[in-house]
Amino acid sequence: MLTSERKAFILDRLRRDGRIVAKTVAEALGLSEDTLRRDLRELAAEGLLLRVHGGALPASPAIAALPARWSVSPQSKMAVAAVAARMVQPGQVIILDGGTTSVQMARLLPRDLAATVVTHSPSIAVELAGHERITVEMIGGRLFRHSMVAMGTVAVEMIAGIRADLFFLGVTGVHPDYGVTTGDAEEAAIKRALARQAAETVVLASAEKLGAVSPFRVLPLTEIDSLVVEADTAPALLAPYRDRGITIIQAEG
Amino acid sequence: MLTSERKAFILDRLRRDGRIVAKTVAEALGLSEDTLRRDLRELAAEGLLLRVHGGALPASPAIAALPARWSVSPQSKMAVAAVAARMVQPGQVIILDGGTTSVQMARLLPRDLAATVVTHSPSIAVELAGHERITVEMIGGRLFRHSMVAMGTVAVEMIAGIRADLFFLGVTGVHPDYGVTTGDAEEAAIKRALARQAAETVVLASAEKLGAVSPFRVLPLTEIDSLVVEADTAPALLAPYRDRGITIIQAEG
DNA sequence: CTTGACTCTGCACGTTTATGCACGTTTTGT
DNA sequence: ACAAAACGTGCATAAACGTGCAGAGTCAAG
Repeated sequence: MLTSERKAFILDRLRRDGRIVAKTVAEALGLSEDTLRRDLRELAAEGLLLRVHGGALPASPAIAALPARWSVSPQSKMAVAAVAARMVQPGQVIILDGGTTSVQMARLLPRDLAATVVTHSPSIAVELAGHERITVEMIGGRLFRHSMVAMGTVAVEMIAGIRADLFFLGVTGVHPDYGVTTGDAEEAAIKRALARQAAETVVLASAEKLGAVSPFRVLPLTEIDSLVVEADTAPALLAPYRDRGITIIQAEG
Repeated sequence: MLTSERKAFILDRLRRDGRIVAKTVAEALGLSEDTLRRDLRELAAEGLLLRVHGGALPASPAIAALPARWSVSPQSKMAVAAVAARMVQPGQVIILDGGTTSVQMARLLPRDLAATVVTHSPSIAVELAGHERITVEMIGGRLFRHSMVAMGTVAVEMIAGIRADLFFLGVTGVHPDYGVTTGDAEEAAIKRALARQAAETVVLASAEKLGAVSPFRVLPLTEIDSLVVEADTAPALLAPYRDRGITIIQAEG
């Protein structure tokens, strides 16, 4: 049995039973408890479950719903998300876009932050359930499965009635000439609509996105105010954005 | 039972009963009172409950962590959810209410079912991410933390534009005279609004809800079409509903 | 085919955590 | 004031844990 198969099995079992007992599952799979514990530790590190003494419990379902893409570069996204989370001031109204980085960011918002979060991503809404002092405004509409966000006319209408201080935008490409881009036209339009309603737009740019271009443009760079990047991003990669007057916010090493 | 599960159980019980008697719970869980007292002490240290002589009381009126309720006993509500999930026909438009039973039901919908699900619960939306052939319509609005559903005027407006075949309603009380009830007035209103838009209303009634009454009425029994209950529900408990012409759907043992 | 780098797994070890019992103290109710 | 219940603490035991290490397997370069 492959390691990844095993991990899938663990997650599946966790969903079915609502819990994992390390010893039991190790027996069921004919493996040593050591290996299983290792798996649990790794899955927990990816945020896919909650490690507890004796086994594991479900993490928030929000994260589990976006499993595949997590493998990309968790630590990079985590660092970017952490910095972005610290940018939010008490009392502000912020818009959170969909995507794994944003979900992570929601999770990393200070526990006692009093603010309003507008989002079209149910994953983020679920993630914020634990933040007692955050008011969550959910934008409705038809759910776009790929990125788990509400879209369509209904969503756009609802967005039009909002004014926010900050918009944290997640994209798949950030390029000096082509601006920020994403893989779906409708999604690009929604992101654009969200950006229009915020005083400031902040792009969450984990490592692999810099210099990348996707089919549909969300915004030109002129519409971007800040760019959050990792600590070890090459200065040369950042220069073009800085030259265009975009504030670069870098996670410290 | 895992330690953290046990703590979740304690908090759940505390929320349900409004208090914890150390001795009683220790017996119920088959543990020494020492262990239980230790748990109570620790939970109190975390500020999750108020330790008093003989047991514990809620720390603040509204410590309601929905995720905690999950780990407690997924099995009990599972049966009701499973039966309800099988009621959905291909091509139908259904409305799913919030609550743990509904989330479980969403999860148990057939993998290959092609249907449309309307919901005001982000948890359910997230849960349905894996169901490729289900179209999810998310209802927006301000998130009501306790039960993780969108509420408010925006939600009501959006609901008004929907027509569905079935509405699966989750409540906290089902009573022959008082009808179906829940703990929050606004929530009751939203549920009522949802019921108005569906041709048929189905109540998900796990065991402990039958005969219970909560402060706010959602609907009188005359507005209810079906009632889904567990396999081992006493026939005497069901008779009043059957007499009123409500279809009883019982999970098989 | 061989070698070396790498990954995965299980084992051994010392450490941490959870639990129940014993005992003395505090609180409660009468 | 007194007895009973509830409590906290210290302690012993067992389970769960993390780490370092070694053997087996995989893969690519030589």
